Amino acid sequence: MKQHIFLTRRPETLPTWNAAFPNARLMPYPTSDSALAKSGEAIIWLHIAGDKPDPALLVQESALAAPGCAVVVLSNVPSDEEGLAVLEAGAVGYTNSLAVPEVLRQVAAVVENGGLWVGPSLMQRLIAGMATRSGQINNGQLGKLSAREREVALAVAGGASNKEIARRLQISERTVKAHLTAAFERLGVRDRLQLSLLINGLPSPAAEFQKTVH
Amino acid sequence: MKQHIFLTRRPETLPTWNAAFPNARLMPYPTSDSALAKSGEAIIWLHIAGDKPDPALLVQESALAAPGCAVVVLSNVPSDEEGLAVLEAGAVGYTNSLAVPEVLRQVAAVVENGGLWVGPSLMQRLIAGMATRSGQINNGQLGKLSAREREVALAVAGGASNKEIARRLQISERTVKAHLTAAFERLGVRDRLQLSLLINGLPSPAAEFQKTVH
DNA sequence: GGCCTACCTGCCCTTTGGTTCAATGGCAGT
DNA sequence: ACTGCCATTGAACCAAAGGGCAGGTAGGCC
Repeated sequence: MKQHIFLTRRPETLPTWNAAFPNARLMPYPTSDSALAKSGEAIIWLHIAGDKPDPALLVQESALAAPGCAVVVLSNVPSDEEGLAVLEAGAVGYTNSLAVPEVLRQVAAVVENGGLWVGPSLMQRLIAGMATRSGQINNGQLGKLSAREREVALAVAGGASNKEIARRLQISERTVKAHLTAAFERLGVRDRLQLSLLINGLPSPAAEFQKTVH
Repeated sequence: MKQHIFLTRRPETLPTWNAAFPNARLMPYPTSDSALAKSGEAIIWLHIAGDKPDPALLVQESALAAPGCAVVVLSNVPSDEEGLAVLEAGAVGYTNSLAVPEVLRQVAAVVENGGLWVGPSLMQRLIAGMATRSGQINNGQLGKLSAREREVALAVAGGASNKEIARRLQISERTVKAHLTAAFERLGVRDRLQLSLLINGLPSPAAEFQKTVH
């Protein structure tokens, strides 16, 4: 059972958090990085109220201050856009700050197992948006990769950086590079950009360019 | 605690299911609709082995036979495409049929709370695919760039390195970088990979649309 | 037991990519 | 003549990507 740290601007709010995790630590925000850094393995619950500071930035700062910790965002006014932003920034969970304790524990269990938690609403949108063009992904190529390599390769094909991938998969950046190097080798490409083109099934590399210079 | 009903063609398989839910009911598949109908509130675990019958259809049949019940799909050979298909068809969960009891209970808990469960791999793809598109629905795209910037951007979108572009356009590598920096700025992307995705029309449905009308 | 593969990571290095702070010259419009 | 945009480039710099070497775990197979 990991430790739970709630970062918030209003420490007095939301007794539901304590109901969910009696042994949770409540820290005012902003917090000194050092305080977070030595907290070890923990789940950071980042409470965002307004959009004054960019939520995505807050996530990245928190992740930076507490390396190895999963960051879950609690929003007062959840929206799909905000959820998308924080998840892209490396958060592994996004939910309503008023969620009942049961749901909070649920989220905690999921992220502890290396999962990602998003609400039903956002999830539906993700699925709907993806379904329309899922056929374009090149799977013959992906079959050549191991499970982990495939995960990394797909993230790269989506435009993610090594750091982001490491954060999402809870592995070191070095390991991401290792998987990528293996993927490049197996698929016969030289870098992440060509990997992206291959996976996304796009016209042969440099074809567009050739047209412009012929 | 809801009831758990496992639908499978091979009732003898997978003791892990019973380990996860000792009080589960195992029903051979296909099942008479009536038997399912009177089961009341339950979670239907639909075990699919091959792709002989369309998994998506099976989900819809099950959902029809047992109204109000959540349907979770267990696949012997999980793939992102299959997952996408069954989730679209109305399933609220998709995971490996060999998943350990802990994960199964995890899934059950999530769907009982009205959540949707997808595996990390598929989730990764959903996020990666969706994330980059948040921001630019306005695709003036290449039109926003100067002639030279467009040339360089297209070359990058095709997978070329700065050095290659410099050589083929007969300019210095430094100039290539200058054009690229300008292009990133104008298109609102952060690096060459995202530029590639944007230009190639992957990030946004709107981009696809623009391409088809012009 | 060895052997293989997948997976994970450290340290350290080179290469590439990207930016900052400049400068120069052409070319069009007012 | 002045202003603005564009193309071009250098030097220097920092960050990201990629890979070599070395090591660790864990599981499957013979």
